[in-house]
Amino acid sequence: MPVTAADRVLLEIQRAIVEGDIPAGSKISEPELARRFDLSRAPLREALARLERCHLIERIPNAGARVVTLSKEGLISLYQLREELEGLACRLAAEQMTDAEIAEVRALLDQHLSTQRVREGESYYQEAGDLDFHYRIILGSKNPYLINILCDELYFLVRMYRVQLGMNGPRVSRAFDEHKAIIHAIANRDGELADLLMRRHIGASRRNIELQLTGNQA
Amino acid sequence: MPVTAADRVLLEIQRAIVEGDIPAGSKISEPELARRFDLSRAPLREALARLERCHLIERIPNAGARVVTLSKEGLISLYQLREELEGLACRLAAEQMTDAEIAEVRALLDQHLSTQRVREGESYYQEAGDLDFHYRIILGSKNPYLINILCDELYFLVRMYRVQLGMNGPRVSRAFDEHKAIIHAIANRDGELADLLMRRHIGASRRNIELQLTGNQA
DNA sequence: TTTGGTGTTATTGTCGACAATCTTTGTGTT
DNA sequence: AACACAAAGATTGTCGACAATAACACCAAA
Repeated sequence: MPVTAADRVLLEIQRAIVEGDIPAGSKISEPELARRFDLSRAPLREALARLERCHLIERIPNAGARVVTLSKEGLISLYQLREELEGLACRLAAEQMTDAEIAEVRALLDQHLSTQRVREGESYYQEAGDLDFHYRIILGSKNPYLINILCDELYFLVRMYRVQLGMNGPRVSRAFDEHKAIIHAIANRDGELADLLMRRHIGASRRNIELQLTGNQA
Repeated sequence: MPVTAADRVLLEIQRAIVEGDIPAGSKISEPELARRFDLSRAPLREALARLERCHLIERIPNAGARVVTLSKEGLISLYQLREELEGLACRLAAEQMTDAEIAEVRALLDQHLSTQRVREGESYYQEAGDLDFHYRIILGSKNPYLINILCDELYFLVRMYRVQLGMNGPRVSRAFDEHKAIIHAIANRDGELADLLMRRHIGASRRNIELQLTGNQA
C-alpha cells in the first residue's frame, strides 16, 4: 500500500492518465499538479519519475513532460513485447506454480464467470478480471525481473489503451474460454501449449484494439 | 549526453556500482554520496530513483537503499529474460534493419576481430565489443519498449555480473564467431535462425558466468 | 542473561526559495 | 513581409532546512 506522499499522488495520477482524465498528449505542468494534489514539487517529481518509468509520460530535460499519445505503432510494439513476455511467463508458470496457486486461479476464473454472466458485455469488470488473471500467471513465473517489467512498467500502458479505446464486442466473452484453456495447460504442466495459447490470446486482444484505433481516427 | 547534474552523478554511480567500487550489498547513504559527488540530495535522489529502475539498488521506503547482491538465482532470472528478449530483437531486426545498418555491424565485427587478435584473452575490450554488438541488434529491432528494457534497464546489471565475476576462458574468442553467425542470419533475413543462435549465444554466456559464480562462493 | 520498552540519534521524506534553462513575445533589420 | 535577435516570462533543476519515520543503544524487569 502507498506509504509516502509520492506513492499516493503516483496512484492518483496513474489513474487519471489511464482513464483519460488527464488527456493523452497534454503537457504536464509541475506547479499546477502540485497545487491540484496539494503537495510540494519534490514528491511530485518523484511521482513523475515513476510515471516515466511506466511509459505514461515522456520527459525532456529542461523542457517538461507530456502525457504519451496512443498510436497504432505504439500498440503493436507494446503487444509484441507482451506476447513474448507473457508467453515466457506461461512456460515458467507451468514449471513454478504450486498446485494450490493453480487452484486459486481456477477459483478466480469461476468467480469471474458467474459475475460476467450477469453483466454480459460490461467491459470494466471483464478488464479488471482479465488483468487479474494475467497478473496471477505472471506472478506464478517467480521471475522477479519479468514480474517487474510486466506488472510495474507495461501494464498501465496496456490499461490505458484498453480504457481509452474501449474493449467490447464478442471478444469479451471469448476471453474467459481462452483463460480456461491457458490455466488448464499450466495445470497439465504443458508450458509450450500454455505459451502458444497465451500468444494467441494476446494477439487476438491486440487485433481487437487495433480495429478500434483505426476506426476512430480514420 | 548528460545534460543535468542528476545525469552526471547517475553515470558516475552506475560505473562505481558496476565495477564494484561501491560494493555489492552495501548500504547507500544519501548524505555521504551527496558529499562525495559534491551536490545536493535532490539530484542525488533523482539518480537513485533511476538506479532502482535499472535494478542496481533496492529501496525500502523510509529505510534506505542497498546495492543489489549478485546470486545464482538472480543471474538465471536475468538471463532467462535476455534470451527471450534478445531473441525477439533478432527476429525483429531481421525484418527491420536496413542493409546499411547490417553492413555497419559487420564492419564493427571486423574491427573488433582485428583488435581482439592483438589482445587475446583481454576481457574488458571483448566485453565492450560484445555489448556494442548486442546494442546494435537491439536498436535494429526498432521497438522502443524493447530497446528501453534491454539497453536502459537490464544491461547495467548484466555488465555488473560480467565485470565482478570475470569473463574469461575460451568463451571470449568463441563469441566472435557466434556474433558473425547471428549477423549473417539477419543479413539473410532469417529471423528464426538469428533468434535461435542468439539464444544459444546468451545461454553459453550464462553458463560461463554461472561457473565462475559457483566456483567463487563454494 | 535475556527480553521488553524507551529515549536518542541518524536517515529519509517534504517543503519553500533560488538559479539555470528554455519558450515566447516583441522589436529591429534586411 | 520575413527573418534574426533580444528581452521578458515561465518552467525546470538545484539547494538548504525542517518534519516524520525508522534504526540503535541503553536501561529496566523477568
